[in-house]
Amino acid sequence: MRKELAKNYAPREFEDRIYQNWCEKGYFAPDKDEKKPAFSIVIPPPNVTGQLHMGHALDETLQDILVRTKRMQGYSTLWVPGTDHAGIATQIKVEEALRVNEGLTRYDLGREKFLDRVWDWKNQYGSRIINQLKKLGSSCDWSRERFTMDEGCSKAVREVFVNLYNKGLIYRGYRIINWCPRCLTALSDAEVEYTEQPGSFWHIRYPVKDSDEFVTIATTRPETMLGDTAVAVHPEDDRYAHLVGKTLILPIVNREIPVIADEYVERDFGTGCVKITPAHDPNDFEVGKRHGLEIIKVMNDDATISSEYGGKYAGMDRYEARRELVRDLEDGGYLVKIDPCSHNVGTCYRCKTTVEPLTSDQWFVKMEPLAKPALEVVKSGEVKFEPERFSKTYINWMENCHDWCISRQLWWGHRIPAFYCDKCGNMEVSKEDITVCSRCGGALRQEEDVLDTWFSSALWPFSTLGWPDKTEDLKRYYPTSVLVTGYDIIFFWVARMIFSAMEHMGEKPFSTVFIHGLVRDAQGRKMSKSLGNGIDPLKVIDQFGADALRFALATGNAPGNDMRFSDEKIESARNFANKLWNASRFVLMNLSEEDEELLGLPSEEDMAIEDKWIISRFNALTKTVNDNIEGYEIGVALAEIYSFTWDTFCDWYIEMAKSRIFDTGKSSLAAKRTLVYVLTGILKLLHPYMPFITEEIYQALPHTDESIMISAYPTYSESLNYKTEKEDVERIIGAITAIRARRAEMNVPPSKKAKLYVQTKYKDTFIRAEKILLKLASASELILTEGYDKDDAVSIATDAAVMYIPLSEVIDFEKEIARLRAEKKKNEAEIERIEKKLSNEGFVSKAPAAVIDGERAKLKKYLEVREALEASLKKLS
RNA sequence: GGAGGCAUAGCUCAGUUGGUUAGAGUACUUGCUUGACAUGCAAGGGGUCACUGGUUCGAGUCCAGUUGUCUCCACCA
Repeated sequence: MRKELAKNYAPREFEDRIYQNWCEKGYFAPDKDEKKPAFSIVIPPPNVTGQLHMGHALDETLQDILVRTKRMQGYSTLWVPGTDHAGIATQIKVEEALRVNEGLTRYDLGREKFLDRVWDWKNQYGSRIINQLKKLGSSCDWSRERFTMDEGCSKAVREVFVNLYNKGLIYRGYRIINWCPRCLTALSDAEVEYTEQPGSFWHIRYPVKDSDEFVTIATTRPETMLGDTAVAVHPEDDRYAHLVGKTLILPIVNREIPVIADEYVERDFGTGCVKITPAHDPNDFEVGKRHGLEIIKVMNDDATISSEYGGKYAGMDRYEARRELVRDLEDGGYLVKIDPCSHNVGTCYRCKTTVEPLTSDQWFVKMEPLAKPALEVVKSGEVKFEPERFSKTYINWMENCHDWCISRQLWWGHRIPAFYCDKCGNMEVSKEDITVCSRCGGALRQEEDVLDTWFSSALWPFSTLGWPDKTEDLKRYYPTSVLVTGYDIIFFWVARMIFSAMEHMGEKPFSTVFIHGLVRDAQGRKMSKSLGNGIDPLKVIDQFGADALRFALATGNAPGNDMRFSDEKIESARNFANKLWNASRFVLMNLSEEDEELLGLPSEEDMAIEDKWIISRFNALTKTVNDNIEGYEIGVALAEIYSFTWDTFCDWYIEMAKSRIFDTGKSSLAAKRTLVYVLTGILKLLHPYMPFITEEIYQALPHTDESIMISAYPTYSESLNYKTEKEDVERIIGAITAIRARRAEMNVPPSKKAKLYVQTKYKDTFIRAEKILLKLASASELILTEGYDKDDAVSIATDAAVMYIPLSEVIDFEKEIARLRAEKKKNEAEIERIEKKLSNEGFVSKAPAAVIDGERAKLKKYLEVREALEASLKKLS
């Protein structure tokens, strides 16, 4: 007796077991066969201390779908997994734990001991996210798992840093940067998020020296006036022209500052006079550079006012200083007015603290020379964005980005390989750790700062394959095939990978960037910790199974668009899994033959028309699915499999097959073989989307491959296209549907069987489908007739037949005539529409032949139906 | 200020290069213990495809504009 499936679909019972088996069998490792084409993906490395969220779940699901499909299509498929050290995020977490558990700061421990703690943390939690990825069914090659701070990645980072430095593309400089006073580090432009916040516009008078005059400036950050070194007006502003070159007395501070003229000033905005604080505003910094202004930095790293320039405000927090200063200005009569306003405030993307622009010594990557080839490779289409529109986002950013600030004042990360000699002031950059100054022999100390996390992420597509060593993996799998990621990290990551690859590999990192949107909650809100509206994918897996989760994420949305995740969606996905499970159970419980008898297609002569029909339909499905996957239309491909499985296979084919499988003999066996063939085909097509349930069922069915995941993906075959039988069965389906509709309309229960008189030119087809008609159209008997002359019957017209069902007790002649008339009216409207179309000169001469033929065929059908309707009406009235 | 998305059934969304009578899930109505599945089966109602104009034999689909909405980038202090 054949192995039976459990009565209920219970994914928890088999998902882990199956995954473990795949791992043990080594299916996730790429096929070593050199003749197979390569397909490779590197995972967007999740943060090492993170937890799996819906965004990951979507990202991994899409990658796994591509990888599993390609593997089954015969590619040597490599999916490289790994995690990111996530500098700030991880350091914040460990510092927080340290504070809560021991009341200590990182400075209490010191750099070395603190880093030991972070590594402990990494070792403890690094496996958590990996195990969560496994729960999803991700078919990564775990033997190649990487970490952005492992030995190889560190080697790559140093190689890149030194190369760029030697080319002059990395430099150290005193510039204005974004500073997070909470994380105590510099940030890149990309790491600053702007939020609209209510604020005030303070109008302040600056007196002109040796004069009664004054200028009024307007500012949203009055505390920065401590660092003002000029006031600027527009060069052509007549109102202030006479003041240019004069000297102002900075209120409270009593420092003398010049009035300068600069085009940067907008005459119509504010008062037309701008205070210039080169140390605390990026634009002012530029103005200061142009005019050789002094840079006066008035804030410390924690955003308190410095003792050097702070005067009485020294040591105050920036907001406290603002309040005090405003009060003092008011007391001194300098404050003109306060206008409420709304302005954009930059915040730290990790901790949401308002960032402070300030000048500081930092390391930068010079972007312009790097951006050029990175733009070219996208513009030429060598790197393709999918959907295409995201290449615009990319190009726009790449064309306008400033130099990249890469140094971070953190401890967790790749320490910058620069070494300073305090004796002679020499600085050396080296791939190896060095201790002795090459110029004076003095002792060297290494730069304290570490690199931006994204600096190492940018190398991920080649560092994970072994670069800078010339490895076999690099040769075989680089450039990678596709990068799958969300549109939210195009700037952070995708752009930087592309220019890094162009610079260091001289080649693109991947051919396609497949972009997806965000997973939102049922109300369309972004899932976030603070809102508490996040849905935990692991809980969903526990309740509904990984397959249902994957299905819900892969279906019902277009590439690049955000999607909503709801109970409704996951339940619908689970229901589909349940449907497949039960259909499979039904097939299995009717297979008593040996495997060999059930495998493969039935011979042509044994096949019934419905067998040929479902085989043709399945064959067509394989084409649709393969085409859609090729075009990254994953949702469409899955929807096609869904409706074929449910509507075509379960609701029609299985029901049709029931009339034969309970018998014995050749016809019955052909039905069973067809069931096994098509069901197996469905499982294979579906496997990349729902890997667990398809494997579980595959193993229970007669099968040839050790695992479904290494079986061949179904492809289209012209020889399996049975056009005639396909049309025949569709005529029968049309007839059955029409009969059911008529019976339902008249409230005849399915249990009430009735004779079925059929007048048709497809006699043979109806005879061959007799059993099906009896079963699915509640017919007690099929009678082929040349005409039905009694008037006790409901008549039903389709393009293939006119059918009569004697139902004298339920028939209401008035109603029946009205219905027939209504139907005839609709029919005639259609005929008129098509005739008009076909008589249109333009249409007939310009439309493609196939479209015209289609219209003609349609017209023919309608004309046949009209004839039938007219006959029925004539008889009744 | 710049760029982009979205606007289709009550709700959530598909609709691939323009080509049958615009689809799905869900909700709703009616009937059904039909040889696996009520997480199911059958039948059904429900849409001026935001608006205006254009291109075309033909437009939900392409173009221009309008309105509403969301997002990203820039940052006029």
